[in-house]
Amino acid sequence: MERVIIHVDMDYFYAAIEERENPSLRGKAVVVCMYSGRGETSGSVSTCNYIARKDGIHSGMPCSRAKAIKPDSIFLPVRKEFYSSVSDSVMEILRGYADSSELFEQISIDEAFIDITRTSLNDFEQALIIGMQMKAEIREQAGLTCSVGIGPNKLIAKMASSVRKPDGITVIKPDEVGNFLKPLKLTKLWGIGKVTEERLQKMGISTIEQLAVHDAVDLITVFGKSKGTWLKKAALGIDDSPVKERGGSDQIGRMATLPQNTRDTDMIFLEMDRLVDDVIGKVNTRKVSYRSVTITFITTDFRTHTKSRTLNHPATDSSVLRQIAREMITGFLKEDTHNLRRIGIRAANLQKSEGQTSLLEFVD
DNA sequence: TGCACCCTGATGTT
DNA sequence: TCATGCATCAGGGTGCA
Repeated sequence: MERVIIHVDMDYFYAAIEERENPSLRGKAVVVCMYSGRGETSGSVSTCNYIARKDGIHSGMPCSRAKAIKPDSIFLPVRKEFYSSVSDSVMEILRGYADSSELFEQISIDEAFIDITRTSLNDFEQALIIGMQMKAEIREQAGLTCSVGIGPNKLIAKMASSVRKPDGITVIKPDEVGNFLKPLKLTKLWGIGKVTEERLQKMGISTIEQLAVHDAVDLITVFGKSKGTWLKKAALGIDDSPVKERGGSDQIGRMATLPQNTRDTDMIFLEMDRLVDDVIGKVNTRKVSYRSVTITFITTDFRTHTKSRTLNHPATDSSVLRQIAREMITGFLKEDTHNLRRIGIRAANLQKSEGQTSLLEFVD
């Protein structure tokens, strides 16, 4: 049976929350920044409202550049925890529309898929009405707007929600999928970024339409079986992946920019200890244990290096994480002569923890 | 030889 | 010119039955 999937994307989420909290910001360019702590403007734009976007400011852009483009913008630091709490209440509203609790999938702080095949009676006109109800409820309860896409699968629903932004709604019925995809640029296909686009262009493919008719074997030869197959199917609008509740990610990580480029272990350890505490906080909140640890190093030449280690047994405490992190930092500094710019730590292979485990059990 | 697991860098997105 | 923070994936390596 054909499915009916809704994708909801909150409009310029962080900046919209700031506007909601402080209505005097309305009508002004609002830019929410992740500051690195180096100097006043070092950092990148997390998100910004549409007034700022009109002038070319976008997420990922250096804050200093955003400031140069539009100096009278309101620059605010991210308040991630607060936005998360707002996200929880919005997701609760959306979850209520799913056919069942398993048919709801939150994919990020401000996006979710909802399978409404049954509630909509498999009818896209009915789905449109449900989508409008969702938007109205979010506006009333949370004071925020969102953009909605409706399609026969997650891929199409996700892409449909980008058609009319902000505060829009777009329905792509199964028989409209081909015409919907045809004129779009490759990077509009969810999952294709700059790198994949360039590789496809080298093969003479520059539109989704060309990708859809390209020989699948050729794509597999270049991209490998998994990605090659995916590219072909995605270009045809085919996506069988189910909407399903995510049991939390399989890893918990934190990264930070060091106050200055350095090889000084005292400074690096100090920053790493903060990251370790953050990660362990999340590990404990989720009541999970970790079995592998990865440390990320970004050197001054902007290259990324990782070192990882898998434990014999799952762990839950910070001392294990801290000790491993220090060992790996020391090891990396012996291998690489560059200064470090940023560091990160990630606990992975998460599993439901069964009580605390002491450090002694991990001494190999 | 086949499989499972591990390590690492690439990728996408924000 | 300046360049955050995060999760996920795939390829290659390694050890074992």
